[in-house]
Amino acid sequence: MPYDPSAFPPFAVTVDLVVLTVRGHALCALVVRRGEPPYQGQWALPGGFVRVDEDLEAAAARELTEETGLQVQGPDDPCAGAHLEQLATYGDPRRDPRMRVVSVAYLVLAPDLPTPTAGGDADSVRWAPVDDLLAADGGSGREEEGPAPLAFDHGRILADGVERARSKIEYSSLATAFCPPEFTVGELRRVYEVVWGVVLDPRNFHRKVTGTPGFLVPTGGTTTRQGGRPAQLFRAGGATLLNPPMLRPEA
Amino acid sequence: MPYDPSAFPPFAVTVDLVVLTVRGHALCALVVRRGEPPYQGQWALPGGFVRVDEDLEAAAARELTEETGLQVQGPDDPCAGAHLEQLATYGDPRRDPRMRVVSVAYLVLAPDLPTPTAGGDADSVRWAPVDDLLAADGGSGREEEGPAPLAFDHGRILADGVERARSKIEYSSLATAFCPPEFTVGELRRVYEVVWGVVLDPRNFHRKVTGTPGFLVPTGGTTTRQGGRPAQLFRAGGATLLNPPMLRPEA
DNA sequence: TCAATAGTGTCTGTAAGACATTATAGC
DNA sequence: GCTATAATGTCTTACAGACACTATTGA
Repeated sequence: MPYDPSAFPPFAVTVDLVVLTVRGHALCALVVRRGEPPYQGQWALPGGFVRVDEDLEAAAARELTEETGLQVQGPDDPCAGAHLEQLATYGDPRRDPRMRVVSVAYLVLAPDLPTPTAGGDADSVRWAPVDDLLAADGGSGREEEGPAPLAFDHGRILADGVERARSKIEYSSLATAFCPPEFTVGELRRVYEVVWGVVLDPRNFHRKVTGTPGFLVPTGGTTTRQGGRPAQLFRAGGATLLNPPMLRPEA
Repeated sequence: MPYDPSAFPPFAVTVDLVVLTVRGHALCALVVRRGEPPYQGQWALPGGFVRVDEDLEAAAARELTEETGLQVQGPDDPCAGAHLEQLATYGDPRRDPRMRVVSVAYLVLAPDLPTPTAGGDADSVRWAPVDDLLAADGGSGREEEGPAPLAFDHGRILADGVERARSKIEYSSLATAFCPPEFTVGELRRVYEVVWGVVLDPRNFHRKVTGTPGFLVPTGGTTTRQGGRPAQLFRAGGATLLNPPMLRPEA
């Protein structure tokens, strides 16, 4: 059996990052402009090679910090930092024209942030609405003036990441990962509305999330940053699985 | 940037299979005995190297057929064959003592079958209850006469696969993948009971599954193979997502 | 006859969805 | 005053869970 290092084919292993955030009224993903062939000049997901003695998740966290300055959420402090989880692995032999590359994709959920700095190169990194990015991939037959699709198979990876996020906020408290450490019920509702692309009843939503044990913990403070009557501030509770779940309205 | 083939470290890429079935009153996984070091003589998940020009999923399907004779479910004929889906990827630098191996794990759900033949070697492959396999891993401090844990990090991979199966039959019709092409409501209920380790009310279960559109399609036939009154035979309907979902009773 | 499983019906509590009302800020 | 958002309450309907009952086989 082939355990001689020269007996098996050479693979390159990379990590790709689907970094999502809620900005304004759109779910946005972080994309970087490719500076070299192939797909030179096109947008792609951030990512890079896994190092020899590096765990896959450590590689993803390192690339995230290198390209965005974001820190990954530690086990001690669940308030600060971004959520990171493995998404899926993509290994089609022809996904990279140069060689055999197996890419482990990670999903990152982050609060809205100032524009990221890609190691000082501000022109080569941006937040883009996922609807725009996916329309370029899915739209059959190149409409006029449509945005260019993402490089490699990154359009599919992004679509998988968005679908994961959409379904996971149903039965887990992950939606709070899109919010700042302290947030209001209205801000959390806007996260659900933007990620799902629906409009939710504010009254039923409030009753539901405040009635789910362990989801939200009141901090005692209030804010008027949304205008109107001051709203209570909350932080994420310890619960990770929501019971009962938030149910996404069907189309 | 390092796209020179000699510039990145050499990785081996393998697939590992978590093959689950329901046998009698236990959820069982397929394990093979290792014939060589490391972990010689211990049980491990089936798997092997990905070939140079082979897609990851194709490698998983090939290993499945080679080690069990099982065919993967094709898109044309959803009745026969096993369900195959990607589970997760494991790449800790020290998970294999010989070299850096990144393993893409796949989850296979299969109906109960005659004992598999591992390329003719019947002594080196068997179905084992997952509770036994996981007790060996989780049980702290080596009890007397406890079964040996699985090789490598296969105990954790198996645990992840079992948890995926347990949660996925809640909101999808995947439980039918554990059943033969034609099955009764009672047989499907036993699948849920064994996978979840609970007892379900037969009357509520019957009302629920027959009332979920697209889940079950009556074939017109009946069977008395379970004893008692003849039961209607069904096959899996086209629905993949169950709405409303089956809810797992909480502990 | 009994024992087994299949299938249907009824009741109750919980919760989701629709919608009214009051509360508290800035203007 | 008006308008914005926050927060609580009421009503109806749907469904999960509990349990009673009938149906059809084999021993």
